[in-house]
Amino acid sequence: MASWDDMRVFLAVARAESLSRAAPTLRMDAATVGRRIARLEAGLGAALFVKSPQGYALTDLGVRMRDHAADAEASLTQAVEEARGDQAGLTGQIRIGAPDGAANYLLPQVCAAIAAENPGLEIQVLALPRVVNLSKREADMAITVSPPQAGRLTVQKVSDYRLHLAASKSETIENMDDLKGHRIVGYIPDMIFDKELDYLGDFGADGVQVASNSVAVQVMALRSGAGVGIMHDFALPFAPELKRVLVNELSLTRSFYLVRHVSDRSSDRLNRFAAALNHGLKAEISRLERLVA
Amino acid sequence: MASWDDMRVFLAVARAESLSRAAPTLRMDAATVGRRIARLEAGLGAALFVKSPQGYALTDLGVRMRDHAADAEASLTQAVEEARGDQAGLTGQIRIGAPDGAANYLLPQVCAAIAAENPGLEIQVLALPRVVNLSKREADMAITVSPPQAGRLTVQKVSDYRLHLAASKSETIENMDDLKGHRIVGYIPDMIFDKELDYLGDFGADGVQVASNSVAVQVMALRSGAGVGIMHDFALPFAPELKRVLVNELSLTRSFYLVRHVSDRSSDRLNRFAAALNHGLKAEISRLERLVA
DNA sequence: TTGCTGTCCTGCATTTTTGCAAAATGAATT
DNA sequence: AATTCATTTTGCAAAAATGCAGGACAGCAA
Repeated sequence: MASWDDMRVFLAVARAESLSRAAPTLRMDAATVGRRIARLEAGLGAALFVKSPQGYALTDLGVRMRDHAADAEASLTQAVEEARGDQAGLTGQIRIGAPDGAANYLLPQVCAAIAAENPGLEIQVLALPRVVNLSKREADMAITVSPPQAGRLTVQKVSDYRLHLAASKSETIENMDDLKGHRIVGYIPDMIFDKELDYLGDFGADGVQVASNSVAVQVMALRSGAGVGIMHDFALPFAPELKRVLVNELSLTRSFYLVRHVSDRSSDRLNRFAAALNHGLKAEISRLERLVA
Repeated sequence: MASWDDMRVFLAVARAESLSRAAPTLRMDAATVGRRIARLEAGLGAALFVKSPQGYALTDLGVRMRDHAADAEASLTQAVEEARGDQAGLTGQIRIGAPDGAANYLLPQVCAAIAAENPGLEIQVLALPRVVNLSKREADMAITVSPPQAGRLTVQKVSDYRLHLAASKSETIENMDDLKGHRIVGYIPDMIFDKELDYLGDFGADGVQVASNSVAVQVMALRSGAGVGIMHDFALPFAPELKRVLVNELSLTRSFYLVRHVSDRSSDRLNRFAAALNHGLKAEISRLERLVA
């Protein structure tokens, strides 16, 4: 094996299925990436990708090689973590994917606290309107609203959280009938990526008048009096113009899960971060929900 | 992990315990190797080696990292073997360590036959007057005269072989007493690296008059009439001036073993080569021993 | 001590690799 | 059928890595 680095770029291209998308993760130019793949294939005497202006698609052989390359990556990561483990405190870069409710109203505070305790640590919060693809290493770990179905992933429950109807304080809604006179704010129906998020469907709301794929946008809509919508309790302290309504009539409970790669289970560094994140999230949800109660 | 290649040179240096000795195996200049280790350590912020004019010795951390790097190497090797497996026939480079008796009189023919059937294959025979260190990857596999004691190695018995006293045809030795008048040719006593090679000790020879650490040199000595010595039956067909003597009075049997890394057990390529080598050696020993009988 | 041998380290010319910008490609859409 | 779009590929100048040769240093032997 002449160049291990060529395998590193191979793995990135195999995951991105494109030179141009792999390039930024490698911090290289796409041209360089292409040349190195060409060199690797020449050395192997076999084709790893079928190339087209639509991207690089793995061949049969390429798929098999990708798995071995991923194994190598895991070993190498463990190697550098041996070194990291020697210094006190967490260092390096950790990227965490999350649905935007958590990304907006929970993670900033929690991550700030963790970062403050670990000066060498760089935390990246990836707010995504869809489920994060950990297998492709889009992130080191992810917060989800339902435990993942498949894949080589470990999952642990973080905490329950509660949702209620909320509206601007200037509105008066005291019974279910009052709802008729208000517009509904919620998710864009066909962009609900997890059935746990289909709050309104649960009690058969007719339609959504103001919709967004982003919880943060929904909050802003509510604050400006756009109507009434289902809102996370933990988000309310950030929106003083809002109040919960019909708390007794309608109350939902959901859960956050922390999802990780199985192959990361032996990473002391990620274990420590996950523990801190788990603890921090629990505490922050609890703190915020007490504020609105 | 910025550069996988730096880990490759790290692994080489860790094995060689010296920049200058690692350099040729990496096909790089020692200066480059040193610079890359320096870069790796700087990136990690930790020392992997204690440096001295006696070489590079691993630190505690370095040892742990070496094991992970070796794991990565195994995965990467498997990756390229996926590709190799796709072409028919064996390709690439295989290095096999052997004691010099086998290296001189068995392996050349056997390897030539295997190489003839696999045009892309490059076989290197490493004749060593000591036991090969497979853990340090001095060779991909090794022929030994006794099964290895420790280490993560797999061993399979190849074949028995026989040894008898031999001397130039011009000498007359017909009973044990005739031996007294002849010089003994054998191993240099303190350079016997395996007790199985201490043929003469078995029947209490006084001393060795003409000695070498190399079986080939011993054969040349016998051919030029230097005396009498224990010789592999399979070597005799290459020395027409020699004849076996006292065949009934003295006869030894030893065995060859084929030793490999356990982590190579899943390498189809090495498995195929090992099978061919095993079969070839068995056949060649049998053929040669029939010639002298 | 003095020389000798093996190592690692440093300065400079050369080679290799890289990034950028432009051109080519091929599928999907107007 | 022409165009648009996001790709990959190619040409060339700049940057980085490399090899070589000379130097420094520690251990060892005469």
